[in-house]
Amino acid sequence: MGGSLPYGCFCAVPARPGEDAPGDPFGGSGRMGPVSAPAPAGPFAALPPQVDLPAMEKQILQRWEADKVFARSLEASAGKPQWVFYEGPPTANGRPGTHHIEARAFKDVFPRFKTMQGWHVPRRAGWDCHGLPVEIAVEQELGFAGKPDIERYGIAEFNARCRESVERHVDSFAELTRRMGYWVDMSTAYWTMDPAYIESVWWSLKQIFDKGLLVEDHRVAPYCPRCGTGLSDHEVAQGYETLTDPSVYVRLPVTSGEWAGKADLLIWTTTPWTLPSNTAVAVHPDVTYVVARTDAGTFVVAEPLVTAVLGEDVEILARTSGRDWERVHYQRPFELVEFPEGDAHYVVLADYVTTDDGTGLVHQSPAFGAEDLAVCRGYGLPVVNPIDPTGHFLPELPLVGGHFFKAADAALVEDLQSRGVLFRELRYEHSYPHCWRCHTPLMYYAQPSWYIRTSAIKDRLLAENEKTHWHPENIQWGRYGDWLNNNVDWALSRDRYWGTPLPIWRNDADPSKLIAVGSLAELSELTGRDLAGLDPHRPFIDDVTFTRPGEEGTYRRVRQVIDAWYDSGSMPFAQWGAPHRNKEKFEASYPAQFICEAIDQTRGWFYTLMAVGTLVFDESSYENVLCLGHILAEDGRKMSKHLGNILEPIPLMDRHGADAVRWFMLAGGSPWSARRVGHETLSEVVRKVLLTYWNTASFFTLYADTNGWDPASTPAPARAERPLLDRWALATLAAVTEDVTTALEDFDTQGAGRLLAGFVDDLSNWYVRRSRRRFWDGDPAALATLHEVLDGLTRLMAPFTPFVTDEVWTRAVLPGLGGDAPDSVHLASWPAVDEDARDDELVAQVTLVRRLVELGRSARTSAKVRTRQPLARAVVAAPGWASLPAELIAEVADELNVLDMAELSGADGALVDVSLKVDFRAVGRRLGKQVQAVAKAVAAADAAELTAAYRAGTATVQVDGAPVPLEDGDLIVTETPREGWTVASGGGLTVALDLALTPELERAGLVREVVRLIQEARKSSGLEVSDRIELWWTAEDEQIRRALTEHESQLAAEVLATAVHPDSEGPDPRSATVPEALGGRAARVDGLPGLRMSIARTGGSLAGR
RNA sequence: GGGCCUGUAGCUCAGAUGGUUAGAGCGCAUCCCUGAUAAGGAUGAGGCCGGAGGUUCAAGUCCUCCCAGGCCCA
Repeated sequence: MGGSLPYGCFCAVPARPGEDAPGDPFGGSGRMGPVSAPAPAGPFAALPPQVDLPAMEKQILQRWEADKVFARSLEASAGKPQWVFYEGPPTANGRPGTHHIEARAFKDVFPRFKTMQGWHVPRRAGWDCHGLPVEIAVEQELGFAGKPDIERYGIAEFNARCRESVERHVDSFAELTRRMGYWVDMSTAYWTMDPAYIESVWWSLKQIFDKGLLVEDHRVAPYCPRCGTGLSDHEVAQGYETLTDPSVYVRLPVTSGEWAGKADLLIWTTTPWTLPSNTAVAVHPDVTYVVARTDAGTFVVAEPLVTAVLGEDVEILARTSGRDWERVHYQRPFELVEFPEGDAHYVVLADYVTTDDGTGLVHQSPAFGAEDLAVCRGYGLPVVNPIDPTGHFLPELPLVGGHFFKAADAALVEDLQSRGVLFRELRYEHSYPHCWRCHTPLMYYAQPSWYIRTSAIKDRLLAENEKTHWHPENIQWGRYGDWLNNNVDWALSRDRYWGTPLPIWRNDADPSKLIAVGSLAELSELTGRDLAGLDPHRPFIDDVTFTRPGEEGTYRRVRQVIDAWYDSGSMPFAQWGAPHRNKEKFEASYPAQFICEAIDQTRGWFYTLMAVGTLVFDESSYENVLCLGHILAEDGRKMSKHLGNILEPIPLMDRHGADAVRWFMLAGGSPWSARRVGHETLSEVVRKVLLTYWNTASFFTLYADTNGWDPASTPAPARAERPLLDRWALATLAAVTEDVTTALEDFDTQGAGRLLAGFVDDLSNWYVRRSRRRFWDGDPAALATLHEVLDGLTRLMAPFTPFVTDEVWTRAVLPGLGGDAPDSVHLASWPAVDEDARDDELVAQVTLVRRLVELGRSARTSAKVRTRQPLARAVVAAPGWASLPAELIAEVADELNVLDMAELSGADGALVDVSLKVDFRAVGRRLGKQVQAVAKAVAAADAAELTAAYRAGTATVQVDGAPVPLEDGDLIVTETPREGWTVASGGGLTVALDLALTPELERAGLVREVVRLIQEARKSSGLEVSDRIELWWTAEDEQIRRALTEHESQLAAEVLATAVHPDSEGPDPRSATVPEALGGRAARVDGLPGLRMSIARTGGSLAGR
């Protein structure tokens, strides 16, 4: 090669096709050099590098609908094994929020994944229609204050409004569902208000009734006075709010026995409104109580609480067990309420009394406490209730008549105070149950209710839970297991209107005679009328009565409707109308393989689904359950109107794209924990993942198009014959395919997302960047490799980001596949792991290469030598270097722009410092606690000597006077050159660069600088990548002149110059002299001192571009 | 009061089976690279990995207790 200089990658690149015989581009005549012929048209059209993702998504939505892609994906899998998914119906009340996208993204991604894997995954939407939330919304619309308003308005009309409200809200859910690309069949959606659905629910209730598990009972239960209905425990569970109540200590003078007139019982309560109905005071039989004298009086309190309640300054007058106080009478706190004839207001014994707080004496008001009721019943005490079902004190009461129960506290406390029976009042902050819908504080209130005896099947529920796969696992025996273990009977009935009517008819002559009805057909039989067309809702069903031959009395329906949670828990069979209809379909799809909701459903749908399934079929209805954390606003708080931090879902998707929002939900942070969603986070997803992926596809199509590449006519070399980088990309794809599949099988979208994002980054920023020149050249191996990788990657990403992947599929993948390939990625199969492509060694080697490149760049930075300046050589110390293929070593040299690479350990020992460190993992595993002594000995040893011995395999260190041999892998050797080099090392690797510059190297660097300037000018003046140019230059600096002259052919090749005109000013782009023939495009290029250049497009040389 | 979750850089979060220089992104500063990219890379500032004990040759990682926040329940 004579005196010519090597240039690293710069000149190592072969000339482009058509330019390997450049003729005489230096003639100064300006005549055009040869150019390549226009490429034949291939099947690919270039995708634009810029893309408006939300706009693209809308087009794709239209295409999916026009081409019926979802329906075809179901048809295509018909007859294959079923993977059953149950849609938990959203309550069709209120508009959907951004958090609804979360669960719906998960409900979409796994069915898509399983479908691609070859399962048949029917997906049927559902809407939860009944319940208090709907009633409340309608009440608000109508300006109602409570049940009397509804009764006046008419139940039929009211329920019609409820139905209309549900239909209205379903539309907005449907819109969200469509926009986010959640594939679920809404045309066959189940509605819990449909008569067929209700009949199924009835059927199941009849099964439960027949088993004796559906019973009426009078119990104290949480009750919302505003809504006028009892709440089930899982409803109460949703409504705790913190509030501050008065907490009062009240003195009740003893009126019988030894201490009559001499001491006061001291009680403590946070519900002063229950004091007017005080009926008794409970003490624990086995706790010691004392009579204690203080300045304020003489009191009876539990001994462990004396100091806490009365202070240090007390005199104990007596000490006795709680048992001894039984039936001692006292003066009740208020005389407001009439008590029936008979004994009351004395001390009773109860085991549930504790000495954790209060006084150890517990005020009893049986109408308002479940335990109070049980205890007082035991003594035959009356149940006195001065509060009406709307939560107000009866109007005729003095002092508090007509007051709302909680609002009466102040007046009652004041009255106690004025009479001197208030011992102490404190503000007490605690969480208190509120109505989860209207936020009214609940009362515990004695009322008749229908219950399902779930506590009777608790063991069965625990056993079913044992079989269930929970994600995350800790829910199973944590939050959910606790709930099951503390199971109480399901308070099923509601004294409301818009709900599934409880299908029980009672004989009005003998209330013990009950009939449960399982269908309209049964009801028709009982009444002798055809009721098949009856709307089973109230009030129509209430009018249906019947008599039975030989029985007195008429059967009338009990008035209650049921908890809407029971409706949704019945969906496995009720969605089919089973067993009255579609019995086989139901049986074929029970239980479900997969359900998913947010964590608030633990005691909601997750429970009711399992409970109904176990009650009716003795088997839970789901196998795998995903339990998601909540989505929070950017400020880390719940989104709420009140805080003004709401992100509306549709505008959010219209701004960033549904794919971005989906990706965030699936892979941004752990799905199990609460996550903050915001614009910043989403635009990062767009930039880092979606656009990088898109641009890789766009890059591919650009060169597939430019080169007219057609895999059918341009066979690529066999994979094993392709360049290492191609094989690396394919090997990485194979590994990623396997790992992503494993992650999704385990419902781990976060892990899968991390793998995919990492691969997208590797592909774009290593494979494509390193391979660009081969794409410019239309190398079939490179094009085929990238096409194959995009194919696999697009399939892997399709369940996550269904929009952009389908666009890439149809435009960058499909044109290169055979004729029978599906026209949507969502009809394609899940990729199999290409075992032949697997090459873990190569993957590890490329990882090493990239580490070395990083270190080399770091070394350049610290020496302030820019990358465009070629350097003579780099030396490397790295385990595994020796076995690195020359092709990969060339990669490092190219990236670092060095002409030569050598191994440091081969260098002269005098130039190198060595340091040694023990690999603790290796040595620790073998030698255990000796490892520290070995490390010390290694540090103390002469590093050079020990290294030599270590490399020879004979290294030994002395520990406690005994020799310990070191094995291969025990030490990490770090070598560092001493002088005249710039060095970077880390993780046992070292890269050193020779900084000595020769004039030749400097000139090579200058040329590269010039190339960059021209490329920038090409880009900024709007030239296409394949446009050819002419170049004019003048330079004052001798080095630059010489550099440009010396390297003219390389320069011309790099910038696609068909002609170079030294010492010539060229056309002035600002003047009118730029010939039309040059396409009107010309640009000045300024940069290096004293160098002036102009470029202009070579006229008429290329068709089209 | 009980159960569960969380606590790692200014912010958002990674950190299998314990292994000795704790990482990434965003933001900031200074550079570099760029024929696809809204990208990419390097360097710097920024960490008693919530705290205290313990187990271990070795703890961000395992155990116990405590603190703070969140959720769920009494």
